[in-house]
Amino acid sequence: MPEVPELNPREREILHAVVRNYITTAEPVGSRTVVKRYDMGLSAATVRNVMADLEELGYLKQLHTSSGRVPTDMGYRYYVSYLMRVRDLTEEERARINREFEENLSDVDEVLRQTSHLLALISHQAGVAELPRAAEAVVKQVELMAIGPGRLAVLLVDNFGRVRTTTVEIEHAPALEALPKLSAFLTEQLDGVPVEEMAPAIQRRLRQYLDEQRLLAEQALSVLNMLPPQRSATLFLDGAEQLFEQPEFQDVERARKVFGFLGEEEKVVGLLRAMALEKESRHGAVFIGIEDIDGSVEGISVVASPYQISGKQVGMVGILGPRRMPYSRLSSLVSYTAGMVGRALTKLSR
Amino acid sequence: MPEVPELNPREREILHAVVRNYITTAEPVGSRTVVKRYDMGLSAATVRNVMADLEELGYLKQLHTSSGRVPTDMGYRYYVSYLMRVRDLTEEERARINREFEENLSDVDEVLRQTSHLLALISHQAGVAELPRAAEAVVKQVELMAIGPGRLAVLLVDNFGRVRTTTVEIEHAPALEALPKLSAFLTEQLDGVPVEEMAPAIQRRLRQYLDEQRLLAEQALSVLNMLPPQRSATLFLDGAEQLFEQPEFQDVERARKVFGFLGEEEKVVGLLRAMALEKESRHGAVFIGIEDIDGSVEGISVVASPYQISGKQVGMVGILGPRRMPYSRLSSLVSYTAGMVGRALTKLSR
DNA sequence: TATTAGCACTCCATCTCATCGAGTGCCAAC
DNA sequence: GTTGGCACTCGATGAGATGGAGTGCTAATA
Repeated sequence: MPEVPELNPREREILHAVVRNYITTAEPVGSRTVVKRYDMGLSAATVRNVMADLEELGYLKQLHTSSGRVPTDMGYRYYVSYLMRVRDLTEEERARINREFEENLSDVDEVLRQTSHLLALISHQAGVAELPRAAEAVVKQVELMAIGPGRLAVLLVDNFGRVRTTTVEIEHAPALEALPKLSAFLTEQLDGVPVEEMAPAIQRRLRQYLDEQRLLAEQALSVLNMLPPQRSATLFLDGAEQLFEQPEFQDVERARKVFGFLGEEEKVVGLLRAMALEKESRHGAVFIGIEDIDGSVEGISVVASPYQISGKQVGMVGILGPRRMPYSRLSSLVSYTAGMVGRALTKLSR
Repeated sequence: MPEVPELNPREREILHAVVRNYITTAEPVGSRTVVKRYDMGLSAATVRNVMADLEELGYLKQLHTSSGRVPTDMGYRYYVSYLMRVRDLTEEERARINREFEENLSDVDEVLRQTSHLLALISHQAGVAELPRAAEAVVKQVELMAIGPGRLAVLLVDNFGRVRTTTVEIEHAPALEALPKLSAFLTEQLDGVPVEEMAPAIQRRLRQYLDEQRLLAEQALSVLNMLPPQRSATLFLDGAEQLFEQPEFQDVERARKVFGFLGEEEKVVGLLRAMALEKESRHGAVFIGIEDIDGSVEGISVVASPYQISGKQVGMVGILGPRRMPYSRLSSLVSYTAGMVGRALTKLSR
């Protein structure tokens, strides 16, 4: 049992009861409810006193004088850090997840799309899966192919085994026979270069070759110049509409804000990144985000876990929902899933 | 002016006024409002009589006795068919759309993604853009590339110039040198075959070659067998969260249904297809969907127009929103955009 | 000294009732 | 055929009244 700052056992027990009850019922919790449902050998009056203390300490609050108590953000944090007992996945749940990961593992994007879908499905919240961080991706292979008059397909494989395809229109298309050589040349030149800096960084390098291998380098340059800015997805999100089921999003104004936020990919990714940076977590590699990262995100929580490719953390998968989420179930769901994702993607990387 | 079933000029004028007013204000329209805002030389009492007639005929309805009138679905249909005057795009709007279509035209998916975004942005509703119908797509080119030990990238170009990339894991990977030959072989064998029937239909054909070109055919078969079922996107949707702004979606229950619907890609595509099948439209190629296709979609309308690639209709682009939409503006927006999409994609096709 | 029973109090949720006003339907007059 | 006038309807709004869940506090109890 971890060290327990500040609260004595009885306070902890009652806080635990309040949070659990609130998570399942979404109703403010009164002292009578606590003694009835979680019978500890105490009277309602005693519980009231303790609850008043917990309120004073900032773990609980009332919506108005003389309503029951609901957890504050601090209360939730204490709960997830010191009180919550992680509930293991059932054999059934585990089997179901395994099944999903058995099929169709050949494509990085597909694995993560399915992961977000799976998380949403099981949790009844919004599921997210971040793609391997572009900042960590380096080029491994470049292939050019003619796919029409003046059109080239550019296929880019990174160290995560992720394949991006773009097409470019190019005026002075290289000769058909030159493409394999050109591909090999680009692969050689770009191998190990971060994907994000590919175009700018490599231009300098290629210019050096203008003398030696004039034609190749010129053609390589012209292809790179035509490459549209990579606007590929950075995460998959699924099941957002399930949040409508939650009583906290019955208020249209709030629902709107949440959906606006979820629609902005960069913001969601930012949130996940911020969590990934946290030093440690009491629940292994599962991070539970309670505080508001951004003023506009008010009232949304995250349960997320990083996945590793070849031992390196490169992205997060997780669940987004209201504060009042069954963290004890979700944390094991997320951590197990993250493990499966890591294994699947490591197989695809090189 | 088109033939005008059933209604006399005065009725038409008043129906027109009611619909226009309701579209902008979202408030039930009373007789006084009509005479004040759209002064026709009539008294409120006369207008009342006409409105009562229009209600009897089914074009208007009251939310309760003695509220103002709102249009029925039949009223909206009459409005879009016979009353609405299409409002041309302003020079500014047109310029803005043109600008979007000038850049980055090299990728089919990208064109349509941007289209959905553009439509959402300008209309403040949800924008949709269907990808060229897979049923019409035939294979034009197949390319295989080794991208790792036992991994192949399969690149598929269709007659619309759309490029799909998948990766497969394959146990007995063909030799590196064999890939170009294998690609050429697959291209030759699959050229013109509908993309959707590719795998099953071609298997038979390839078996014939098992004798003559045993190795090639065997390898081609093994690659095809490993191809995961194509689950590529069929449409792009953008700006759905803007629907929250509309007063008709302040009701959470309704908002939920709409979002649920929009989340089901197949249903949205089905809706667009159903519209595309309609015989004719008074507004050129713009179809305005008023009736409920599906019980669950209640209260949602569509303004959509097909786009053509090389003269053939292969998909729709459009706008989804509440019944009460400014159809007169949106129809020209949609039709102009559809034209631009068609031109851009025709350039990419072959 | 910690716990408990009891009681007064607070505040929300719910209901009822009255009022107001926008809008209608209808009739009689033009 | 059109219009002014008038009675009527009905939702929206706000002001009590009521009930109940839950609290805080105090005095009694172990």
